[in-house]
Parts: sequence; C-alpha cells; structure tokens
Amino acid sequence: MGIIFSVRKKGREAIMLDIRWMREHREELAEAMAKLNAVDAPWERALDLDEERRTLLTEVEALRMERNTGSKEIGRLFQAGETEEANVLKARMGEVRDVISVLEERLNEVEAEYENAMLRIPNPPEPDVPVAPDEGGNVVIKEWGEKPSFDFTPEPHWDLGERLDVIDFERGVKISGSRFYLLKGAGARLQRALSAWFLDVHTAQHGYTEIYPPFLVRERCMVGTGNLPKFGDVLYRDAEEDYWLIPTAEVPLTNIHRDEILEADALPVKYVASTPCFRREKVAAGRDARGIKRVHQFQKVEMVKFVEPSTGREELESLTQDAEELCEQLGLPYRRVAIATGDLSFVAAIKYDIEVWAAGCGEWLEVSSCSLFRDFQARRANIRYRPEEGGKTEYVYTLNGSGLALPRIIIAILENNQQADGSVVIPEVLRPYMGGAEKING
RNA sequence: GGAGGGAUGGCCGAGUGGACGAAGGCGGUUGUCUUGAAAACAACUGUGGCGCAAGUCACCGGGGGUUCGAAUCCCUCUCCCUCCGCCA
Repeated sequence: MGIIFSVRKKGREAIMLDIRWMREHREELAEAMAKLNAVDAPWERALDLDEERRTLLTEVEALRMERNTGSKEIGRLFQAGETEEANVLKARMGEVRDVISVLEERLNEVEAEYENAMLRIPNPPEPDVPVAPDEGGNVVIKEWGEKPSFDFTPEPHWDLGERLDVIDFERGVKISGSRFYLLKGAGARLQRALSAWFLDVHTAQHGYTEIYPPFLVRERCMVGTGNLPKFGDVLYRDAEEDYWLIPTAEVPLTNIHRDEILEADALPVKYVASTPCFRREKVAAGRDARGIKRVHQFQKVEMVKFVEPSTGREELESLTQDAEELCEQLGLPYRRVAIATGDLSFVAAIKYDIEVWAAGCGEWLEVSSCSLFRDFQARRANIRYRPEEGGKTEYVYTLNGSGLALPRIIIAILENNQQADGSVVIPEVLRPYMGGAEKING
C-alpha cells in the first residue's frame, strides 16, 4: 500500500501533550483541567519535573561532551606513544564517568516520573464543548425519527428475547457468570446480519477499509490509545504474558500505524472492523443487570480515522453521520448528544454519543461514541505524517466512532419492531442478510 | 515445546574496542550535459532531545554491564528466519 514511509526504531515512550505548549500556556492548561473537572491531573507536577529534567540533561550532556573529547584525546596520546599522559587523562575521565552515572541515574528517575505524570493528564476539550461538571451538562443537539407507539404494552428485550428463544440468559450465566448471555437462532443471525451490513455500508459507501485485527494486544497499544495507565481496572488481561483483551477495536485499529510516518497524500486513512469487546464493567452489582445492555462481552463495529489536523472537525462530523445513517436506514429513532466537559473521556477532545430509543425498556441506549482526539493518541502512539515532501513530520489527528454497538441495536430492533402477535419485524435492509426473512417468530 | 541462525540508515550490505552517525551500492533530491528524455558526471540525502543561535547530546532491535572510550566484548529480553514436534 505504500503508506509506511519509515518506522521509528527507538524513541521515548508516549509523550502525551506537547510539553512546550504546556510550558507556554500554563493558564490555558489550568483552565482546561478545571473545565474537565480533572482535579487529580498532575499537570503542575509534570511541569516541575520537566524543569528538573532539562536542568539535569544540560549538566549530563556537558559532562558527556567532556568525556567524549577526553576519550578521543586518550586514543591519540596512546597512538603517539605518550603513554604517561594518556594514563593521567584516563584516571581523570574515570572520575568524570562516575559523576555522569550518578547524574544519569537521577535523570532516569526524573524522566520516569515525568512520563508517568504526563500520561495521566487528560486531553483538553475543544472550545465548543459544553462546560459542566458532569453528565448533567450533556446537550441533545439533534433528534431523528419518532418513537414507535403501540396499542399494547411493549415487552422489554429480556422477556421478548427469551420468549422468542433468541437470547438465552440462563445458559450464558451458567457458562460464564453474570453479565454473560448467548444469542441463539435468529438472534445470533440478526447479530451476524447487522455486523455484515454495517461493514458493507462502511466499506462500499463510506470509504473505509475492512480490517480483521488481533483481539489481544500488548500493553504498549493500550497506552497508545489512552486506556492505560489510568483505566487498567476495566480491562481483562492474560495472567502470564503481556496480552490484554481489547475493550474496543479502537485499540488495535489505532495501533496499526503506531510508530509510523504516513504519507500526506495517503490521508485520511479509514479503517473499520467488527470485533468482540471485553470489559470488566465494574459497576454496582444490580445496575443494568437485566438484559444485554451492559455485558462483559459484546460485538461492535468500530471506525477509526487518521486525518490531517486541519480536517479534524469535519472528519468528526462525517464520522458521526456515517454512524447515524445506519440508525436511519434501520428506522431506529435516535438522538445525538454533545458530551459535556465533565463527562468527556480521558482521551477525547470532543465527543458525540448517539443514543437509540428502545421502546420496551423505555430508555435511550448509547450505541455509538464518536470522538476527535486531536493529536492526543497520535503522540502517545507516535503516529505521524509528513505534510510536505522533505519537511518535518507532524502528528496526525485520530478519530473513532462505533458504527454501531451490536447488542444494543439488537435490543432496539427487538423492542421497537415488536408486533401485537408477538413477532418482530426485521428491518428491510437486513432481510437479504437474514435469508429473506421478514419477521422473527417464536 | 526442542535445536540452530539472525536483527546496522528508505532498501541492500560492510564494519569484532579508538576521528564510526557509521564504507560501498540501490533508491531519492538538486545541478551539469541534452531540443526533451535516458545515460553519464557532481553535490546533497536518517531520527530525536536541549538551545534564540553557534552548537551539543543521544540513537547500529530493547534493557543492563565491562571500559578513559562500545555498532564492535559480556548478560538479558523481544522479534524474525531454518529444521523438528504439535496444531485450526
């Protein structure tokens, strides 16, 4: 494909925000952290450590210069046969080395602390993100479709799914414990149909390239997308090796280009994948316990984009529309919610949630989160591009959005499309994927 | 899982302790020549940190060690290749 221009061989680990920007915009940074309600973000500590780090670096480098020139001199002296002088210099350089190693040790400590602090500073929000301390400040900015009305009481999917024998809760729990389920027959096929149709729409109409990525990734990938170090408690991982189960395809998809330099004319790069997602979901036992709304394993189609910085916002808009279009074609009423600063995820600079109405449980279900990360992930994962031939490299902007999260869409279809006779009408766009069936009957 | 062999710049490939940030080739950019192109010839051609700059430091898969000095010696980890075993 020729996207890779070169690969970084060595370099520091993730570097998060631009430290120079931070040094020069202290007040803006403080303001951003306040807006995010990020009281524990160690940005001041990071700045202090940065100061210390640079002081040490200057000292160490001056000494290293002394050592380098001294060593060369020793070599020359030996060759010239001036052994005595060489030995004198050698002894002195030995002392210099000892001083260097003490300073280097300190420098390493400072750098480690510095990086740790940097990795825990969230992404500052875009200027137009609604400012509020929590999700109470989220704003519905768009609504589409009409909630279905019934001349009977619509069933929630946990009843309906069981009655139609398309969701088996008991067996799921028997096999794997609470918050596990299994889809059966038309239920399983409906999920397969949705997954296939989503992928087909995104690849054929929206220009995404389909990917089948690994579901187990290394720690380094999780750091790249911002899931680590702060959110390790929602991730599953292998006990013996450095393997983490993905909580979303965003992780492997974004890391496809980790440590790479993309060609400017290759942008935007757009990927889509359907993968299982694994999450600990450490919410209070009992909350969202019924049904398949909040589970430890679910299927999701995810879109990820790598774009030129100047196009970030328009790419977010088109990404969000790529997701919304699916809801429309499925005939599911939805709304777009602008997430407030206090509810913004650690990595997102701006985020829209798409929520679908589910008539049975009477709730708006989040089926997609569309985020612009600016260069936040790109810095962590070291993903760059070269704007001009031969010019300096810059970080790309990354975005991602679900398109869409599956079990919740299944919930909405089952609940909204249920009929008086107990059957469920299959949305027209899915019928070719369901062997032409129009309904799910018990 | 067992036994061997590897990892050097965009690519290929030299280098086994001292002027090596690294020969040579390919590729790329620019120039000369040419009506134009090709060929030939010449020059340039890695990344990052700190610094206003001059400059300086780091980087030969990662980490650690030996040494006045490490691409080069030692330890360790990772990845790749070959053969055997196992397997979808």
